[in-house]
Amino acid sequence: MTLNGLPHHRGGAEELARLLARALLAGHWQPGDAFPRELDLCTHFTVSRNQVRNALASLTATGLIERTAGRGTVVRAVTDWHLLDPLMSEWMVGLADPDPQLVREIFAFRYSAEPVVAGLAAEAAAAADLERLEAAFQGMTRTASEPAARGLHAEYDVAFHDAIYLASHNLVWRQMGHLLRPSIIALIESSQAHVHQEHESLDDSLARHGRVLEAIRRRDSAAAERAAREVLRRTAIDLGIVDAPAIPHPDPKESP
Amino acid sequence: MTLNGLPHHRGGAEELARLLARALLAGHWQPGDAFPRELDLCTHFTVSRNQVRNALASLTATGLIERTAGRGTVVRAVTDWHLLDPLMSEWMVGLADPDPQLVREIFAFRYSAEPVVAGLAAEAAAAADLERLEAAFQGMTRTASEPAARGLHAEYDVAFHDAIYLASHNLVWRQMGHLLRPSIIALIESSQAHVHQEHESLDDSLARHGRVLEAIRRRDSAAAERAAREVLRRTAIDLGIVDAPAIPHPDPKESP
DNA sequence: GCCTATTAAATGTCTGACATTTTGGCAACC
DNA sequence: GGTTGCCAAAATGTCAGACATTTAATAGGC
Repeated sequence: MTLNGLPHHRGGAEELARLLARALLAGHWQPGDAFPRELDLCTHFTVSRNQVRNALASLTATGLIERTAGRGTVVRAVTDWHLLDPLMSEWMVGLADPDPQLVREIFAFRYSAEPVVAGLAAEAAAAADLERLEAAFQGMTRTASEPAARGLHAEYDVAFHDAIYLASHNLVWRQMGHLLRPSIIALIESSQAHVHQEHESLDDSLARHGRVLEAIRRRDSAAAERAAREVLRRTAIDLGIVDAPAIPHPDPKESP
Repeated sequence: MTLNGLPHHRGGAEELARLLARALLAGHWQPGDAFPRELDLCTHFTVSRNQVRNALASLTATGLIERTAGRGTVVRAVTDWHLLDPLMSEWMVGLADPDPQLVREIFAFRYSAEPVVAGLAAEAAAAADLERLEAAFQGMTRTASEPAARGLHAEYDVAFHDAIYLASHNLVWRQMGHLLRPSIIALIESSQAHVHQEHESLDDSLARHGRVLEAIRRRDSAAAERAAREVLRRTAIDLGIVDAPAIPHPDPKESP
């Protein structure tokens, strides 16, 4: 691919990096393809070589491209991407059409991880964590009835999941919560768009969130784990990806 | 802290970054402290400002420091570190005396995550994955009897855990496996040092690894989960951190 | 006493030249 | 003819110096 399709920008290496990264994430180049040379980028975007080099350094750090002196810049395969790099999640927010396979992979990860985190939260949650969870849940409840407050509802939803990761009181899981934030937002918005949000689906989702909160408050680790799994299963249903191969079947223990 | 204690280096911004990062990881500065200025670093290490800026850019990307024009560079708190950044794990290998609290946090994470991954592996493992696991396990078995092959034994041990993450067939968990590699190595070596590796402990550890492999081969997800938890519990015992508050009690379902 | 202009000090940016690495071609040699 | 060696082109990497911008402290005027 050439640079012809890419929009211009206001300035700053960060924004240039974001621009190029999103083009790469959208699959505009194939793995192994040659990436434009520094000077071409300079002329196309009318920025200094400095800015270009800084931007490309970010792309290199996240494993999106590989640069070697004399040979040039080539784009790397998905398996080489550093999906857990904060820059990467930043670049993913509001991505128009992310690779559906990638979305499934990330959701499958969440599906396996978040129940465990909810279990940890049930064991480690302090008063402040419970307050945060409660506030988010009450916000979701308040905004559930009014269709006008859909955006606000989504925010409370994200806050709820974030609060679960925070309540685990583990440094690594907290990081993970941060990183998953964009994916969670995207999934919520996407599920809001797919299903037409009849009361049925929304009430069900709300109830499932409530059972997670309840279990954590009771400090019932196993119940929190099950309840969190149920929340994600609801999301999977709304997205219509519940049968995707990347997602393990819901609960093997219930049907041996 | 000043720069007086830091050793010199052969050259290259990467190595400079590694040097400074390890000093930061070892806690030579307190959060909020001022970090040396660019020009001071230039004179002390006799490198160009370019190299220094590149090195500091890496430290900024991993959340170790924060830089603002005019104000200077300050070191950030542990909670701001990007523990899941590949650079970070690279810098952690062979760290002399890592913060014990940090070690506990990472181990607690592994303790909650790895059983789930083993469960996924039981569901998703292909022939090649089983071969990898088998090869690693047989290597561990072969090298278990000879005390001279301790280093080799550790390598096979790491390969075994790596193979579990690979067998999950999930992009994110695979990344995680890569990132945890240094921590796993450190833990294995540390546990080898702590306990004097009587036959008893080693045989027990080997047997527990074997049960994981067995369960994955049987495609028994629940059993793999339990077995992986047992492996980690053995490690925790050998390290003497089994009673640390950051580690959840082994299996809440067994004592409700 | 408060507000403002100045200054100093730090990081950020630009530019041009040069260094290094890789690749490919061309020519000489066996 | 095939191999080797060398040179040139093209790409990224590095350097040095000047300059811009931001921030905080400080001195001065009212």
